[in-house]
Amino acid sequence: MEHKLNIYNTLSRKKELFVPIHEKNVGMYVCGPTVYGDAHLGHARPAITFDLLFRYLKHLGYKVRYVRNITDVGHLENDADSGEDKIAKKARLEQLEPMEVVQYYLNRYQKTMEELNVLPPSIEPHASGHIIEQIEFVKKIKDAGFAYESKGSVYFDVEKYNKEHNYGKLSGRNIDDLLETTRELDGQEEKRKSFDFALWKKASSEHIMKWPSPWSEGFPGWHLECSAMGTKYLGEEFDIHGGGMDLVFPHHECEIAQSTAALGKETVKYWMHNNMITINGQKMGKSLGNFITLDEFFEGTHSSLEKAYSPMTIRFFVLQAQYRSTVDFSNEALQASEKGLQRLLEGYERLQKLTASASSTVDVKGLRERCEKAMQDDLNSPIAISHLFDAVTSINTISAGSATINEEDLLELKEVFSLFIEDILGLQAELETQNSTNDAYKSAIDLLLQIRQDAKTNKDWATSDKIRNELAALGFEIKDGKDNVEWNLK
RNA sequence: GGUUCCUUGGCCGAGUGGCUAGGCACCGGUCUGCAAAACCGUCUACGGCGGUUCGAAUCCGCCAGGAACCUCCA
Repeated sequence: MEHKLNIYNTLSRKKELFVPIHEKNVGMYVCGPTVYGDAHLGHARPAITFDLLFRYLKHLGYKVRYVRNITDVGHLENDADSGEDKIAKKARLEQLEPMEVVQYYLNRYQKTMEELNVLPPSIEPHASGHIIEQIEFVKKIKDAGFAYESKGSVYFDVEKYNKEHNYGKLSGRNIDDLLETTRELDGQEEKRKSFDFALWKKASSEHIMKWPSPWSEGFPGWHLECSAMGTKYLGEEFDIHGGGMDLVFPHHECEIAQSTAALGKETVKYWMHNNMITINGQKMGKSLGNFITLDEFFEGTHSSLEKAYSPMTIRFFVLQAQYRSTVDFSNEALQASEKGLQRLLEGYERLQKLTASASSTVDVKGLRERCEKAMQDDLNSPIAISHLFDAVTSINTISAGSATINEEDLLELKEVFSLFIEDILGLQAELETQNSTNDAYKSAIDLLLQIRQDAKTNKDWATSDKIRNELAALGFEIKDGKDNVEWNLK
């Protein structure tokens, strides 16, 4: 596979050339959502970032198995009185079966992802469907001597692990600091050290979601699902593990410890983390209560929103920043993205209508290469987009008649645009329903515009302006070109 | 308190030693019957103070401000 894709590896803290373990296949695991609420803007970041990677790897010719889990069990809540998990708590509040809550929010999540044009992963495994695998994983860690049982629960022995391996290698922490900074948690007294983490928790009698195990009737620990499902579907060694930066510690650090303890080797080659989306400079998050759900963006129904923003605007907004930078939400920034996206997509549309000339006065050569280079530099989508904008200017110039393009260049430009805008960046014009009603409606508008054109020819400005203004009032945008008219419904 | 990171023009956002992206907004011009759209142009920044260097937004130090993680979190 001939390419120079470099990705930033959190493990080494530098960009590394991507060399897959197997020549033609890539295994990629990304931490998915905990389905106990609607997805917010923050959830769009990893989904879009790793969708971009998924698409780009496929473009490079790899066969990619992309696993994104659904967390539907096992995440303890710190403020819950008895270590109740989030799904169970939500279920009790809404008088629903836990699985009903999961299904409800999962359906909504998947619909939202589809709207954002995020490709479905190859496998979306549920934590609750892999309890057996998780129990087996605990057994392996225990057999290797890195876990101990205490009152029906099983904990990971961090101190022992750290003697043979490096606990903290991903997050840059050291075990002594952790001793001083780890907070009080439920069941602390059962653990040997405060930084030990649960692999299996014994459930209290009122706990709803629990399963039998050799140690107790209980539920798997915080970090186990990803280790168990990742290795089940991608093997004991796989290429890429992604997620939000807020998962580096403890989640991913613990995953590394678990997998290394159980399997005796490094499981993941490249760790990738997207940065946070902020609102007023602070992380948008569930616990802070400062989140805006994606549906609220699409509908414009949140009080912080001046208007609705389409899924493609959100996608473009996310892609206009490199994934390792924070992105601050603001209406101003979103509106800038909205207009920028419009410019890009209109350029793409105009490109389809261009006619070739004998020679080119625009420079098309190198565009593909520049875009590829940007993507290969740790998925620098903002740079790739900036190159496409440069090309849009050329397209508009040709469209206005003050530049020309030859057959060969036109073909190349069309190919590059289709490849980057649609296949790689996953941007697409808002879906137009293709049916006879739609065709008839379009013809009717064209007819009106033809009448307006005739009026203009006769210098009947009253009639031509009336048509333009009335259409504008209905939400149509009319753009006069040199010898054609474009229109769209806003 | 510990660890890590950030600070770019009106706004967003790239850029890791010289060639100073891109988008949005603003202003001026071209085009247009007038607009809109499009095109051209203007404005041209790197938190502060030192240092390294022929040369720093880019490297080093200090200071200021902010963030993430240390608890579930994308």
